[in-house]
Amino acid sequence: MKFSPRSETTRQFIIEKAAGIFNKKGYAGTSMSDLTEATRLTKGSIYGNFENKDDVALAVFNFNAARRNKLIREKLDKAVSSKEKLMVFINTFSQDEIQQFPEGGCPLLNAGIEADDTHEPLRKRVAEELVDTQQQLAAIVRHGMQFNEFSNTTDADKVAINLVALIQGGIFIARTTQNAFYLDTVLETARKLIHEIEAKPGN
Amino acid sequence: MKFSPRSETTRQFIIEKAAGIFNKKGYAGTSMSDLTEATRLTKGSIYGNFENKDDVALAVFNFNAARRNKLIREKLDKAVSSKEKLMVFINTFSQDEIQQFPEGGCPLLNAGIEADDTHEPLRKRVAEELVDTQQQLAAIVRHGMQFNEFSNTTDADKVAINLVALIQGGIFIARTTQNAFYLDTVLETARKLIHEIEAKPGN
DNA sequence: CAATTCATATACCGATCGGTATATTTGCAG
DNA sequence: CTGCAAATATACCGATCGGTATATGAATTG
Repeated sequence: MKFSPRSETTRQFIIEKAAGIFNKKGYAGTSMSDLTEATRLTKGSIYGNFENKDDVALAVFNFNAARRNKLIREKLDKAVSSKEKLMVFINTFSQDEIQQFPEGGCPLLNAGIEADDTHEPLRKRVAEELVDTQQQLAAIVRHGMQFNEFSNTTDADKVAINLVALIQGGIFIARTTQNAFYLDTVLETARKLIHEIEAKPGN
Repeated sequence: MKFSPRSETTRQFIIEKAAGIFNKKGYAGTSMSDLTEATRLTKGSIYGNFENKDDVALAVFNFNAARRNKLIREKLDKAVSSKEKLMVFINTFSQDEIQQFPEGGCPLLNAGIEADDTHEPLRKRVAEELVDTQQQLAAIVRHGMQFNEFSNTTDADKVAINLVALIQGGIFIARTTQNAFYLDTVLETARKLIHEIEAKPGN
């Protein structure tokens, strides 16, 4: 027999309270007691709305990823040109905006690193989000190539991969060293990378 | 009263057996029973050689980091020019060489991401290793600038930071997606980054 | 109001957690 | 071979783990 949550609103409430906890302490490091404390609910209530700990973890990751996607999408929608869109994407990770992420840093990075050897379903979900992000960026680059914003010799996928790697690597270093300078440096390089693929006038 | 291990060789034996386990399953995800299974020793023996779980985790990280450093240093020593040294560093993370890392991927990445919100002593140790790597690379760049291998307008620290971020980000994406192509792409970009700072002849 | 449904709280389960006091074994010195 | 020291094994601790059966309370319906 399959599981169905007693209350969708309570389920959502738990997810929101658990979002920062899982992102900070990780899957193995978070206990169901952590969640009862944070929600002021009891185990009975939580297990009435989730099948098990795995179910909570997946739901929380989906919530965190959706929040990240919404944040990015809203900013992208405001930008007009392809170059602007890429710049706006990069700025999403700058000091004054990354705070809108759930506590504990980028959920893709946190969940991916923990899950890659321990939690195959979560690993696959994170991989989906990573690939999706890369493809979104590549699509923006290709769109810019069509409209002669970017050089027609640009490898859109390669640029997108480099952007994602640079930023994730920068987040990792900045968080681990607790020094934002590393992230700033990397974001600046990412911006330069965009400048370099701009179509030169007169070509 | 302070702790001292009963047998330094047994302590080392435990560290070696635990190296891959901690790197794969993380600190919170690894239990002392995992270690008794892997070593075929008992808890009594392990706790005779380590103060507590934290002590094991720190020692294991130091072991993994030392192994990584030795691997890198040996390759760097064989290279002559500064450019060669940077290329050799990058190649350390290529498909056919990264397997010499402990199972589970880069220990700096794994330990750093888990520790940044949960384990301050470990976080600090990882930060030390990250900064050290960055500074080693920056020193190589500066050395190359002195000998006119690299343009004298190069920002050595910036180049080093970008290299580390690119590579760590690439490792993250490749491992989470289980697709080595992402790492290959990023390493190629890293190589191009080195080419671009080469001193142009006739300057 | 009573009956029923739905959701949360209580109380508990066996298993495993990190850790320790002590018994046993091993290896070496005399 | 004996005696001692060093190191490992045994047996156990209280606490916490993820999880569940059931009791209690709050709405909703007739």
